[in-house]
Formats: sequence, structure tokens, C-alpha cells
Amino acid sequence: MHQVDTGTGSKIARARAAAGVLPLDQILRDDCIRAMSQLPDKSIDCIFADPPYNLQLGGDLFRPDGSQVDAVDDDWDKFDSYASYDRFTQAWLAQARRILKDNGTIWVIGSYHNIFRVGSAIQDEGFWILNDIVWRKANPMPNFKGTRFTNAHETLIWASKSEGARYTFNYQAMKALNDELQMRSDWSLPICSGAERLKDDDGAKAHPTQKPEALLYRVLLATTKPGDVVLDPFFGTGTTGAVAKRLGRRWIGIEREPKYIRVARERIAAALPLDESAMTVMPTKRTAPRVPFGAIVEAGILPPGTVLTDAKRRWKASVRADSSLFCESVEGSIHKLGATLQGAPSCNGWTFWHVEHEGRLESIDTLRQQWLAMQPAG
Amino acid sequence: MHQVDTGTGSKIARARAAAGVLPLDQILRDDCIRAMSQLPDKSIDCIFADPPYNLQLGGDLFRPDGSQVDAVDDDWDKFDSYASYDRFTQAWLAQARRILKDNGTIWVIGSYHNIFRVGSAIQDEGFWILNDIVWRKANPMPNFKGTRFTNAHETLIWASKSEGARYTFNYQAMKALNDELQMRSDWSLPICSGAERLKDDDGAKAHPTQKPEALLYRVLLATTKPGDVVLDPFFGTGTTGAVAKRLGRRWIGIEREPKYIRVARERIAAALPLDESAMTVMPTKRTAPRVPFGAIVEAGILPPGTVLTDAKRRWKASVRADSSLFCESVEGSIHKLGATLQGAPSCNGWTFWHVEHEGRLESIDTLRQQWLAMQPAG
DNA sequence: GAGAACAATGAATCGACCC
DNA sequence: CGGGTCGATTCATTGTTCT
Repeated sequence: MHQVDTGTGSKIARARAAAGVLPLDQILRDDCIRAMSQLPDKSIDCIFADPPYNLQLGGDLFRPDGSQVDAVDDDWDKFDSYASYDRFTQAWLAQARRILKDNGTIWVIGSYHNIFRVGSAIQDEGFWILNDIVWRKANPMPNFKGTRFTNAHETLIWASKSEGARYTFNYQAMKALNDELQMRSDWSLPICSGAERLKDDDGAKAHPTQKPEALLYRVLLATTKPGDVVLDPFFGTGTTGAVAKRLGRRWIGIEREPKYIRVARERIAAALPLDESAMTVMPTKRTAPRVPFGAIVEAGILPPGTVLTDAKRRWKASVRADSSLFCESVEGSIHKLGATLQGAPSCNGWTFWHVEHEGRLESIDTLRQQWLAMQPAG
Repeated sequence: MHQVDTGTGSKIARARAAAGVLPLDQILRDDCIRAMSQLPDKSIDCIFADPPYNLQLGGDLFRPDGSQVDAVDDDWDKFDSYASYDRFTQAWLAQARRILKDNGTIWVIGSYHNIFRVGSAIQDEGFWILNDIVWRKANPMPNFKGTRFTNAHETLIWASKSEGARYTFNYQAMKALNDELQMRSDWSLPICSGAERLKDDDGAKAHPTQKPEALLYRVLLATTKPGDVVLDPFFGTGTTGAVAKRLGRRWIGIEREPKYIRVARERIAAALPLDESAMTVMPTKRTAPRVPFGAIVEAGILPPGTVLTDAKRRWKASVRADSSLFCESVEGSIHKLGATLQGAPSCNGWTFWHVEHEGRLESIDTLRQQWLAMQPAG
């Protein structure tokens, strides 16, 4: 039997759960599968799950400046094999499915390490995938060794219990949140840092994978109603609980680590429910789109092989397939090469380089304007 | 035996394939599994696959009892259907793996309908996922009913054949394409439309899921070298072939539908290869020729006794005749001493050490460039 | 006190080559 | 295979210290 960790009243809560009454707004200190197994059938409106990713990291990783990356090396993320991870996934999803209401939905977040296993298991359990959502990280950690693309996103799966289910989707709320445009399946949000990031007494991060509240805010606002019961079987430091409380949803958290529970309990106690009016607005920072010169080349506006020149035709350079320029034996980006040729510390390649067009020179910055005008909004 | 569909010379090409010579720059009109099964082991540098996600196709080929399945079959529930799709996926991935070179990589694109099955199968076959890439569609089709988030992206998986493989990744080229910032795992590109979208004589789109050339452009530029052999087992109307030809890569396409083959062949014939100079990309510095520091000293560019310092002049070290450095009681190579002094695990001595030149500090890396420029070609 | 410079850090499957 | 050496490699944001 799980232990209801509410500080007071845990025996009462346990008895209630056994009697089919939900332990609302509480953290259950237990293994998630065992804790879920004690909750009644079809009693939960929405499940948000952030399971271990099974990262399978190798040795230590150092930044170019020599500092070491603080990796996720916790025991809870270690599995012997894909098969063992799959068994774990199937087991907790089966319980999740049992306790979910027929019109409830489930969210699971993961990365390429685990999300394909999780997605397959969700389908195999009979859930019906409604969307996969990409959380595009505004400020991801770079790839320090230059060996791959910067791993700049995580994936969420949103699924109903079955194909025909009548799930909750607050279409208008999402549209309002997105400047009256339909909310898309890619969400650009910063990672959790700064004041929001929970710290231990010694200043170290309290949990290695704390999710931003803005992410949960959007999830719960989109797919639950006020008063709905939201369960998070991998509660950690309680982002789901804090946001649920703010949005006037009921919540249940399951977490094994007393350390995380302590932090979560304090945090949620301090969270203030929002006014009804405040619930519809959540300022999201918008960043102006940066146009890489490469986009102009990829789009075929300025094909590789095109010759560029400066305004006074002192230098000529050719565009290459990767949008770098070369001029005799020198090469580099539009900015770098412009700087090198002039012997300047820096150079705005957009205004420096020109292309012959109808007999006269045209700055490539005008091409950038054209390209921007061609782009659909969003 | 597949049929080599080149218009002329198909018998010759078939004979060559059987003899272990690849049917380069050709479309094989055949089922993809059978066609791949006739290609030699470890012969392909890169595979790009856009497998179908309509589940009938899996059933069409792999229903357990061998019978044919129509588009809609009530007896054919979704679990049988997933199993069938998984068998199909496993079968073509196994062939793909066999014909892929040990240092080759595979790309697969899909949506939430199939990508989780495919990703799991990729891992189960022993491939090692390097990245998952999100193609963020700049102009997706809206969700007309307002029942879900606008499905505004597709997912690509990029994987090497095994964990330790030395795959091709043109890091600097990608960085150049993204205005000197690391290329991220989310790519914002418009969907294929307008003049690029291939049409039948009656004006209908020639293929339902034609991919934009810009997507393949980035894929091939990032993870293949000129002359590499790229295989597309679901060739469709030949986007992979057209871009491969443009970028100076060899290609092999496999496609069953004569209608698509006809369109693809015309399209690729019309594609123009880039000049070799335009095809060149920023070199990865890891493959640049190595210059021993001793050569700089021997050449008299930096005579023994010269004093070097780091950029912030925190340390001073003297060059000895054997090109080692010493600083007080410590000594070592330019790299080792830099690491030791900083207390870092490693250090690039070329960029760490500087020399006073005309009143300002100059990195010894510029001396390396000078020395390289002095050397006779070859 | 304002602003500049510096330091810290985030779910990461993060090198190549010779002996 | 292990061990040693060369030497390639980071972006956005937040917080702290210095001028």
C-alpha cells in the first residue's frame, strides 16, 4: 500500500482511496505502478507523465571551456535493456489506462532515447494518439563536440483512451493563447531556469529534469476543465501539481523520492490559484525570426554558384552549397568573409554583399526582405 | 528480380547489380524489400526512407495468413494492423541494414501515425539513433474541425549502423548554413508547393506526399560526401534523386508505381548538377591536415626562446628547441601544458597560446595557417 | 547605481589516431 | 584491446563581480 504523504491525515487518505475515494491534492510516496494499482477504475480525467528517459550516457562530457556537464546519472534512469524499459513502460501504461476515465486523455513526454518505445507502447495498449507535440527549446544546451545536430527539442504524445472517445480540447482557449491563430503542434518555450528552477539548500538543482511551468500550463489549459483530476505518476518536484492548483484543477502526484516530495510540497503550498480572468492569459515571449543566409540558398533564391560582389566591385565571391562564400583561397560565411577581405573585425554580410540583377547591383539584404515576405505567418 | 527501369540498358544494369556493381543513378521498379535483397552487403553510404504510413500497405504484404487485405476490412483490427506494419518495417529495415556500409547512416521520415513503430524498430535492429529531427512546416494544413492541435510537423530519425560507428556529419557546413550557429534539431521549412510540386497532366498532384527539395538538400549536405551513394527505397517522384544529382551524389531509387517512376525520371533528367566549386562545403577541421608544432619551430617561424602567452596573459611559456614549452617548473607540448596550467582535462594549444606581434597578441593558430599556405600542394 | 565583464549551466546517448 | 597524445568543440540565459 502506498503511503499518502500529506503530513497529516495519511491514514484517512489511504482508507478513502481503498474505498474508492481519490486522494486529491496529495502526493503518494510510492512506486508509481503500485500506487496506481490502488486507485479506482476510470477515476482520472487526465494523466501527465514524465517517465525516465533511459538516456544511456557514456563517460564524462566537458564543455570547450573545460567545465564538466552535470549529467543525469541517477539510478532511476538506469535500465538493463530496451526489453526491460519496455516492460516497465507497458506496466505503468496499463495501470494508467485502467484508472483513466473513458473520455480522459494521457500526456507523455520524452526524447529520442525513449519516446519511440513509449509511443509504440501507447498504441499497443489501445490508446489513440491525437497529436505529437514538439517542445522546441528556446535555449537548449549546445552539442559541445560538434558531432550531431543540437538536441533542441523534446516530444510529447497526447492520446485518448480509444479512437472514438469524446475528449476535452479547449480549442478557443488555445487559439486565444496563440494570437487568434490555431495552436500548432510545435511549441517554443524556454527551458526551466532562473527563479523558477528549484534549488536545494546548497544551491544545487533540486531535480535534474524539472519541466517549465509554461509547458504544463499549456497542457492543462488545453486538455482539462476546471475541477478535473490530473494525475502525475512521476511527480518529481511537482510542476504538474503547482500548475494544476494555479488553474483550479485537482491533482494527485506519485513520487518515490522523499527529497523530491519535500520540495514539491513546499512549492505547491506556495502556489496561488489564478483568478478566472487571469487563466486565459500567459505572456509567452516571442522572438523575431532570424533569417540565416543559408535559408535563402536552400530556397533556391540564390543558388550555389552565384557570384556576389561588394558595392564597389572590389571583390568577387561565389556562393557554395552550404551557403559559405569563397574568394580565391579564402572562405567563410557572408559576415566572416566580408570581414576578412576588408581586414575588419566584423562585417554585416547582408549589406556588404551584392548580386547583379538587371544590370545593377542589389544588396542581398533585399533578398532577405523578399524571402521574409514570402514566408507564411507562424 | 527487380526490373531496372532506365529506359535503355536495363539488362546490363541488372547483370551489374547481380555482379556486385551498384545500379547507380537508376530507378529500380520493384518492391523495396525484394530490390534491396539483391543489392550487395555494405555497399550504400546513406539511406533516405519515406515509408508509407497507410496501414493497408503493411497488410497488403504481410498479413499473417498471406491473404490480401482491402483498404477497409472490419476483421482487420488495429492490433493486427500494427503487427503487420511492424513486420513490414522490420523486414525493410533489416535489408537496409545489410546493404548499408558500417559507417553509413539511415534517415527515416514519418508522422505520429508510424514514427514510433519505425523508431522502435530502428533501435531493435541495432541502429544507434543520432538525432531525431523535427521538420517544422512553415505552412501546414490547418485542423479544420478544431478538434486537435494543428499537425504542423513531421519527424525524421537519423541513425548510424551501430553505437561506435564513424559516420559522416559535416558540422561546419551545417554551421555555415545556419549563420555560424550550430544547426539545431528543429528545421523550419515550407511544405512542397507551387512550381516545385509535380503535377499530372490533369493538374492533380503527381504524388500525395512529395517532400520539399530543401529538406533533402539539408539531409544530404549534412550527412553525405560528394560521390557517396544514396539509396531511397520509397522513391516516389524522386526528390532524393533530384537533390542527390544536384549535389554530386550518386543515387539509387526503388519504386513500384510506373506512374511515379515516369515522373521521377523526367524530373531528374532536368536537374542540373552544381559545379564542383559550388558543391564544396566548409571542411570539418577534424579531417584537416595535421601540422606538428615542431614544424613551425623548425621553419624558424617561431624560433626557440620565443615567449608565448594565453589570451589574457595569465601565463607565460618559452619555446624550447624540441618545440616543447616550459613555464616555471612545468613543461609539455602546447596542448598538454595549456591543459595543465588551466587544470582542464584537455586544451587546444593552437588556439590557447598567443605570441606578441606588432603590439598585439596573435594566436599561434594563425601561424599554422601561414605555414600551411607556404607548403607546396599535395 | 549603472553598465560592462565574467562566470555558471541546462534530460547529452558528444573524437581520432598511433602504438 | 588499452593507453597516450593531438587537438576540436558552445548558445542562451541568468547571476555575480568589477569598473
